[in-house]
Amino acid sequence: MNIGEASKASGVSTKMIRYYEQIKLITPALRTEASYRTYTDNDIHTLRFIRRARDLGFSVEQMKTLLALWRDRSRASADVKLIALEHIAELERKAAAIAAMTKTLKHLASNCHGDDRPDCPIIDGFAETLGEIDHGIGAKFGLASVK
Amino acid sequence: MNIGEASKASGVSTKMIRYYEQIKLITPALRTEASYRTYTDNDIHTLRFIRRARDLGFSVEQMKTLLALWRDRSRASADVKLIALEHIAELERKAAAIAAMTKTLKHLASNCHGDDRPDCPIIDGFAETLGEIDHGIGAKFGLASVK
DNA sequence: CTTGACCTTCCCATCATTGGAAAGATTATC
DNA sequence: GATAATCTTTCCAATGATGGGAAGGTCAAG
Repeated sequence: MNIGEASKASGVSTKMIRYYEQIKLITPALRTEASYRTYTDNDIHTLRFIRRARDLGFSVEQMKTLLALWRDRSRASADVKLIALEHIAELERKAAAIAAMTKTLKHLASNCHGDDRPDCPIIDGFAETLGEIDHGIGAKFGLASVK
Repeated sequence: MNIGEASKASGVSTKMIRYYEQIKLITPALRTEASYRTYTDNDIHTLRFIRRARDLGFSVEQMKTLLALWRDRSRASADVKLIALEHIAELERKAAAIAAMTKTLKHLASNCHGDDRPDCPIIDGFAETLGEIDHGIGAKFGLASVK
């Protein structure tokens, strides 16, 4: 299996497959005489695992750990669960930050008549020097990273 | 006012103030003879505006537009509201993606006893070739970008 | 006049991902 | 068998928003 087929079979782009190899998330693929990477069904299985973990928002670092745990048949399920729970906590943190932003914006938008007239509580809310906007959550939880 | 004071007064780091100047989000600051940037109260006002918008999750591109609308006293409030509503929609999209990830992970974790034994539904869920994990939302909504 | 706290510019790193260029390999078509 | 299309390879660069740090200039207090 060439890298293109492996990509289609796993849902991971060829670019990312090479990248994952480079950063040692996966072991280097075997090569043909012409240096083409070849993939076995087992490799595809690993790539799918990675794709699932990625879709659930795990970072490359976390995936490294998860892959190691996956391969280690004697590891304790508690080790896996811990990572999952930590990730859940992180997701909930981000969800809270997004919810706070949404709430503030909706509040501002609901008071904006949204017609031809220029006065607008939204932009006024941004500009006010008073502390009405609760951006504490965003700041505290590093919301800038929630792209 | 030097850049350090401006940073403290606005809550925007000196690094970011210089960056915002470089990418032309803000106009270049006046300079002293020794090339030190100086900031007026008006500049601080603008920086605070930026900080608020940033805390609400607006991108630099969106902030460029918002700043232009802020300065344009004759623009329609509808123009501002549209941007806000679009951003709200984007936030809700991300919230949905995060919620889907959280739900799946919680489901997997709840079935994992989390003790010394090796069998673990979480990691099995990642590895399964069947389609149990609903990563459709993550895929559809570009969840990889929700860092 | 020295010390420390500022400021300047410049370059690099992050994270996951995509894009492209240049060159070589393979496959399909004529 | 030649040619063209479609792979593949490596390498380099960009994204967005931010931080880190080096090397050197400036300023105020002691």
